[in-house]
Amino acid sequence: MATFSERQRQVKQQAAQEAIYEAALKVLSNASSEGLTMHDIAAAAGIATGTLYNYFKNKEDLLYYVDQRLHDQILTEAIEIAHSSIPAKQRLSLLLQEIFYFAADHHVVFDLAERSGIVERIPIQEKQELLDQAVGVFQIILEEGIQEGSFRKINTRKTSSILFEAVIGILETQKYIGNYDFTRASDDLLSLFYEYLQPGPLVSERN
Amino acid sequence: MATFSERQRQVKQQAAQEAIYEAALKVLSNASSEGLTMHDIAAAAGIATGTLYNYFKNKEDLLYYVDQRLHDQILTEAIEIAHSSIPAKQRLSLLLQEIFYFAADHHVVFDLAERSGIVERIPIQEKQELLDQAVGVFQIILEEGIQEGSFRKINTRKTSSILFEAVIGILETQKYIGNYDFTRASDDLLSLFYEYLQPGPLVSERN
Amino acid sequence: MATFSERQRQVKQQAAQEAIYEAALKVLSNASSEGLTMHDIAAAAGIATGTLYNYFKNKEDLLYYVDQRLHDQILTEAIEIAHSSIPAKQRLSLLLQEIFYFAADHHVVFDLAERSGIVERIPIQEKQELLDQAVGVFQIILEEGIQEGSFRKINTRKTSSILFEAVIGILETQKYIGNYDFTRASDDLLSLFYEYLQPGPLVSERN
Amino acid sequence: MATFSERQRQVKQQAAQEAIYEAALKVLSNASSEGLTMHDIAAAAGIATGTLYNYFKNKEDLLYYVDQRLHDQILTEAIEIAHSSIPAKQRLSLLLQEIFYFAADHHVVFDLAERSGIVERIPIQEKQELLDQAVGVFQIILEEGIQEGSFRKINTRKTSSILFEAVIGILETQKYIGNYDFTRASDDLLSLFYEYLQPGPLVSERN
DNA sequence: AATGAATGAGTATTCATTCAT
DNA sequence: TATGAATGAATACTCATTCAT
Repeated sequence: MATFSERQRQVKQQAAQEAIYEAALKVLSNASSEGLTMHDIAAAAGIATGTLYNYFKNKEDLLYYVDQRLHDQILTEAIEIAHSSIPAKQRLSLLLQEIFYFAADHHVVFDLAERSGIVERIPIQEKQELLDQAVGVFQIILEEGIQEGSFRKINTRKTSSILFEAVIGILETQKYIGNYDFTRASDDLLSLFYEYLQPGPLVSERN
Repeated sequence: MATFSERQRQVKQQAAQEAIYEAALKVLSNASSEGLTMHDIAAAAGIATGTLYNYFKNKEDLLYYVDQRLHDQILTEAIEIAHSSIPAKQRLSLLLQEIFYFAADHHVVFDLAERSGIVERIPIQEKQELLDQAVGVFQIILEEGIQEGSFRKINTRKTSSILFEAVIGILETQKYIGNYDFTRASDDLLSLFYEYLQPGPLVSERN
Repeated sequence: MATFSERQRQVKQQAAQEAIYEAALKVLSNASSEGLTMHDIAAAAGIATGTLYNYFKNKEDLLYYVDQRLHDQILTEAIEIAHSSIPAKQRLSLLLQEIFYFAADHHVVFDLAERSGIVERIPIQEKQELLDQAVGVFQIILEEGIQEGSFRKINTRKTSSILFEAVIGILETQKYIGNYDFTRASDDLLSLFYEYLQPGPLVSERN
Repeated sequence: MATFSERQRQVKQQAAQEAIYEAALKVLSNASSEGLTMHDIAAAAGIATGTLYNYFKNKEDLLYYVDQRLHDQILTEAIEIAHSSIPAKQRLSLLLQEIFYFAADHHVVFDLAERSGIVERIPIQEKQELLDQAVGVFQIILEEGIQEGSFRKINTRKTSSILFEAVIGILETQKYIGNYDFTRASDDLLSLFYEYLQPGPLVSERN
């Protein structure tokens, strides 16, 4: 008997959390580095401040949830691309595009944890796993590219790590500058790695 | 006549600023992302809160100064390495070592500006110039490596950019994890780029 | 439907502002020229400091409101007297009594703006208008007194100005002394002006 | 023996106090209602902050001194005018001119005590005496005017009080407005009192 | 469950006063 | 005596969190 209303409750709960998540993202996008107040989030979600506390124990929990959701979202999209059935080179290009688009929309995604001070509350394992998954996405593409014959046989763990870190570095530097047009950086990154990954001897290019 | 006491004053001024700088670094290292209060900085420097304001107009100015000093310090050391007369490969290795050591000591170095909210007050030109200088350090080494014959002729602008961004990405990910042992990431980065840069045809390696 | 709760809210809002207004007056009366702190006002109103900011954007706004309310209150009472249907001489006497009673209760009324430093934020027009209204109250009485035949035909603009300024001067000097018994000063003022205003030739009196 | 150096000390003391007085006036003229800091006064006097405390026990004492000096200055000038040998009407006019000029130069003169919070420390007797002296200046002129035959025989105590209070009121209202051109108010005041004081029957004038 | 007013701890900054040089 | 750096109490304002309705 209780099951039905229980489910109803859960559905409502999730709907509310979803709305709060969207609201938080909206506020995070507008606000510069300051001003992520509970009041603003509530207002953006169209609810009262106190209501937030029916869905999240405190601000930290809320931000943790937002952080998770953001990571889930980008990871899900990335994994989808990684498993799509297009040639590896194009898949790599598509993946970067996706990441950079996402970052342009949600500047905050890659440092919300740090900026909001919740980074220390997340268990290391969880953080490590997140990174592993992210690197894994690149690794899948590299491995399939090798199988396809599009890439030569390199150490995919190492290469995907560096690739991932270069992506993070690009995001950081562009964020520092305040410029979210990643075109050039993305092109540079791809061309360097295509060159590195191409089968056959390397041909020196001009500056 | 006034010159002497004037100098004395300046010396004291600089000594005090130095002490405050050190104190701010200490606090920044310990404190989680919260707690970078003027009170804490003053306490760490062993002075009263009000005294801070004899040396810095306000908190923003103080943090800006710390940010500048950090960048100056690491850049100066990097440039010195870049211009040293050792083989390019070793120079690159040394440079990474230096950067990672520095980051291990001063976790905050590459995102103080953002975390403290002063990033928007720094003129874009200044930020761009800083990045250009940082990339330039790598570029110098790459160019001299090519002249030496240690590296093949690659596009040094592009390559140094990616190298720099990978370094930033490594710093970010390790900071996220809370691990400041950069050994493995550094080795991976170097081995990939050595391979990429080595003259002659690439030889595929095993995973 | 929303109208009801909306009204309720407004009523509460006004009640709170009223309470804060009273508290501010209380503090202003007790406190020496120092100590007009938000904390004190809140304490006097029996609320927390932060609550003040639910009703007034900042200290300046609060004091501006108090200033306005005081002026409104005394002006309203003064205008009422000015329009009452008693003989002009008695009306004048009553008006002075009212003003001096009010000042005895609210020492601060005529220089809150200055003491609190908000005087510069009030537009000159507004200040000029306030003075004009105040002088106008006297002028009405003088004019009707002339029509009644109680006063001779003098320049009412000039006379009401001087009358008003003498009142202000009395308030200031008594406040300076710290004595809020205005009886004698009021009597002196009235007797001088009655003499000045009386129809027919002046008769010299003894010292 | 000690007498000489003792005198020297006193002379120096007075010179320093004089310089500080001038400096305080300078600062008070510039500064709006806020910002009368010991540091600013010291700077304006060309000495160090700490040096102020060799001449005044604390800020309150310093302001008290400034207040006294200002009153002395204007009173001295007023008394001089009161005793000058020109016709009473002209003397009265000259006195007002002097007071208003002085006020235009030193806006602060008539409310420094209140604004600075020292008003409560001044003994009532002292304050009463100051007022009596001020009123006395007017009274002298009125009495001599009567003797001269320029004024009719009015109650000089009462009349000089009201005259004085009207002057204070004019100073207050003009200060409130922020306008230090007292010409019109002064003319109005004089014409009203000349009319009041003139021997012979009053003649009604037009508005 | 939802509301939003109330709370009060926390923070940057100012400035009178002191005191070692 | 003069200096001016150091002190630290004081104060306006913010915002996460609570709780009566």
